[in-house]
Amino acid sequence: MSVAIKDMAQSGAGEGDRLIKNAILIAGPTASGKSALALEIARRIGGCIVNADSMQVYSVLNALTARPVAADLKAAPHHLYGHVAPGDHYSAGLWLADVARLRDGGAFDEHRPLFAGGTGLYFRALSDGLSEMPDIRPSVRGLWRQRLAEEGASRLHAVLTRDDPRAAAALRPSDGHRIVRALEVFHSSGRSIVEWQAERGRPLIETASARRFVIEVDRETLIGRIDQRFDQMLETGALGEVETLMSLKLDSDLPAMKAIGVRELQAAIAGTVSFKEAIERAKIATRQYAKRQATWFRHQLGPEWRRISPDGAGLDQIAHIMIP
RNA sequence: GCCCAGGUAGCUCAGUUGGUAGAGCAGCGGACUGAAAAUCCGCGUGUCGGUGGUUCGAUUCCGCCCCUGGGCA
Repeated sequence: MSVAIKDMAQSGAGEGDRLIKNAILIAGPTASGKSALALEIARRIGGCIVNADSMQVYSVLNALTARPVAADLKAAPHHLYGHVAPGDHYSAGLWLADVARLRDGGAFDEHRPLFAGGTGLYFRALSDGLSEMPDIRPSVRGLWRQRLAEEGASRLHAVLTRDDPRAAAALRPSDGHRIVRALEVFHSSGRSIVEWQAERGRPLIETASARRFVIEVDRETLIGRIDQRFDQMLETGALGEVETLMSLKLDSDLPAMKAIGVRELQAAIAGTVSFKEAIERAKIATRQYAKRQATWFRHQLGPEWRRISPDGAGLDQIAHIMIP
């Protein structure tokens, strides 16, 4: 996490920065087939694919995050896949900075960008920008996270009520993550996160020329696909990836360690639960995640996002409907 | 065939000294500005296995039947 990257994250699309034109955004819940669709369209229009998924950025997690395979990578240029070490702390801000860097490097001049992924916040950051935020020193961040672990969310909420009542009023006393975020912003800048957020960020894409799609798959179908895909992950080496992570002895608080399946398979490897049980738990966790995604897309994405329901149509047909 | 223990929410189970029942998990709905595969909030009617009986009243007590474990033959 270098200073230069941080600065770019803060400035978002800065003064002379160009907006990304003709971007295609494809959001969808996990296992909805968005990657395959993006690849089909990229092939057709000579585009490149940019990852918009918070977990597919981490190396090691190839099978476990269903990252594009070698043949896919050969079919079209792919960006921001597996470029972060699992011991690093990635974030929406860093992702936005990475996208800006791709743009500045000319990655989108030859190839029209297709952003594909399941992380709603990343799509929002791309479309609306993120508010400028202060740099948080690791020591400050570490302090509040530690206090959260030791004292619990409601105690920290009381601290926030004292330090930054406006932020506290907007947060539930149980929402530890957001409370810590508000505290670290306040203690790094002396200014309320509410004030920082009031200044809206600038988008990175040109919204007028962008095309945005959300894939909606009916629940039954999606559950079937999730189960099938997790079995596939196991067949393609998910277990070995978890063993690799374990050998790195990383902090279990790191984002990469929170990828669905890591905790579950770890428990099975350790012998705490059976593999059968672990696999079932991971599938359930994936379904629950897909549900959260669907809720997010349903309510957070506006009418500029076109809803696409595959309904048994072939990739080819859907791609044609989307980009004639 | 006999004896014992069970049969209560999708699952695992608690409970009602007789006044028609509640937890965990699952599921469903929701929130969401740098950890977002994160974090957080809300939602509990189910012939209490069936059928007769006792009772003002039975899921609870009694009889019979069915089912599932375990034991003895």
